[in-house]
Amino acid sequence: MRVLPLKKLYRTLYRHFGPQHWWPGDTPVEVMAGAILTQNTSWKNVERAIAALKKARKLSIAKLVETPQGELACLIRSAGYFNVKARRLKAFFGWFLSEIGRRAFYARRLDTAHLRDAMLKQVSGVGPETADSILLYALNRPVFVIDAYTRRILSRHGLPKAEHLKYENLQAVFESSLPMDVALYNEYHALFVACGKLCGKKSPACRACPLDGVKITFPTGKWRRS
DNA sequence: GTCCAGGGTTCGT
DNA sequence: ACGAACCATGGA
Repeated sequence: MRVLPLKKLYRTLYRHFGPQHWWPGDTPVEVMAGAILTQNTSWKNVERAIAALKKARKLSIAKLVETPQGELACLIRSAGYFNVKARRLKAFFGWFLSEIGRRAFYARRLDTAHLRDAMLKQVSGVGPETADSILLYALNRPVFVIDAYTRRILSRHGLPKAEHLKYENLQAVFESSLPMDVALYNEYHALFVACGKLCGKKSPACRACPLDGVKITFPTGKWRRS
């Protein structure tokens, strides 16, 4: 049984899976839209929805804001929850337009914690994971993204409580153990997803994956509070 | 037919 | 503060 801290866990995953080249998307707008569309949905289904938006020339901030919800819903049908997600796309880009402007580039002026806070409080349909995915992968901010795969992998390799821990507390485990590095956070989360896809939900332990027989160690103390 | 996928909100307890 | 129902398509 190998025992690894988070830093070495990263190297193990990277050696096995190689660079993941996330986020799959050509522009910041595509990444932000993809972050909303992929909520509880396979990426394969999201790709079709994005292709449909591109073909209809709706994949821009202005178009996403002005196009009627029903029309967007029709285009993103393949991504599931299409009525909900059409509303969320309009809500998010409406907020983005008024808060930041027409270019994602202008977001550089704003503080990361402020952006995250504003998104969570003002945009219905953007929760912690979606907000952090947007911050990290579209706006290049050093925030560590936690998702269901991350929780599942941690819960099977040394942190059984991971499935129930509050999002921000689990996030603090990583951010307090690793250097604050956008490229590192980018790759690390993508590697968790690559690994999580292999393991599956039901299988009690990872076999045929690089974490078979691996126990992860975590920093003790501060992050455990509340 | 059942389960799952790169979540979030709302409404009971 | 926590759990369950809800949203909905497409692949395994």
